[in-house]
Amino acid sequence: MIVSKTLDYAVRTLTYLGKRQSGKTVLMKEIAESQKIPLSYLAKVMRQLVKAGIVFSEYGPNGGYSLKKTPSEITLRQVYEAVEGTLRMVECFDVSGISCVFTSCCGQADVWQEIEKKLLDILGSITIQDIIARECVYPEKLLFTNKSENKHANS
Amino acid sequence: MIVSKTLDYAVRTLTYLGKRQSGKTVLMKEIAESQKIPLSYLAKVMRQLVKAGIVFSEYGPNGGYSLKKTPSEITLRQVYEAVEGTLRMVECFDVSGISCVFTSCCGQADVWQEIEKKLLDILGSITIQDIIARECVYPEKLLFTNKSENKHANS
DNA sequence: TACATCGTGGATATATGATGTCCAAATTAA
DNA sequence: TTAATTTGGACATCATATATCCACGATGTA
Repeated sequence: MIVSKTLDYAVRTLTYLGKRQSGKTVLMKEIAESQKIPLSYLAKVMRQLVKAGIVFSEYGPNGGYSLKKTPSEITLRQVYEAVEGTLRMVECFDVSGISCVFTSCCGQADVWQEIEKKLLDILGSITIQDIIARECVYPEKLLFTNKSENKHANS
Repeated sequence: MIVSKTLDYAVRTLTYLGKRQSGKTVLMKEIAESQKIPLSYLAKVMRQLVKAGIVFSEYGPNGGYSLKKTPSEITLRQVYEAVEGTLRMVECFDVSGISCVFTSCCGQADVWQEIEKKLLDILGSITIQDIIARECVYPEKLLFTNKSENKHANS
């Protein structure tokens, strides 16, 4: 039940793009360097965000990425689903349907499904704008005074 | 953000013990067979539940396990923490303290911490008794009519 | 057209943690 | 003492998250 590095990368990227909201595209390289994300891995994450319709991408010189929606229209739930797929706390709710010996008489199933629903509602109620609003005003300045490694998210 | 097999095993074991609540201990072997849990793995899970003070164990002949609390006193949060440790959605809140380049100016940290708190509250509000109450009355009968494999929880 | 720029897609490696196994030691009843 | 049972730890295995690489596709510019 933890936030993967991938999700952390996605959220930070969207936050970064959100603050740049000037219509111009941003290079993947710039995102990777500013957010300390391995470039070749970020490429994969960006593809997922593009496919999910959250960011816009453009090929060639002057290409790059920009948000396709406003920061307040992008919820954590959308971001989660873009990079991790549908949130499913237990396997017995997956597309294959009932798949457990105990499902026909399982007291856990409903309980986890309700928790899952509540969690989805929470994730759906928080937007990238909310996160931007919580960031401090002079990120660059503070960033340069902190020399520690990037160990933000869990694996 | 999924329920591990270990957690599933723990919950099902506690549910099973809860329904047997007659003061008598239950053999690990019986739990393992009835719940389709690998015996040698269950041994590990039981140790964690004992250590957490949720179940009582007794050595030797006529030994086995029984609940140390009533089913309504055991919350999912307690069970989660017994087998998975403290729930922590992002690493930057762990005992090592601030450990991320962005922490000093991170908009995500507070957000995830709030979500974590809400999730803990939800887990703390659900008890083993709630799960027992949702199980059907004749589990054995239904169990034998279902020949599929046990694929209940995620990995 | 030719070329440089930059994202796309897929194959593949690596690391980490969850899951599972095994065996000897500790404890207790009879 | 002997058998039954849990305990503890070392070890093996497997799945998945994370990361890397390279050739290809698309686009702007000359």
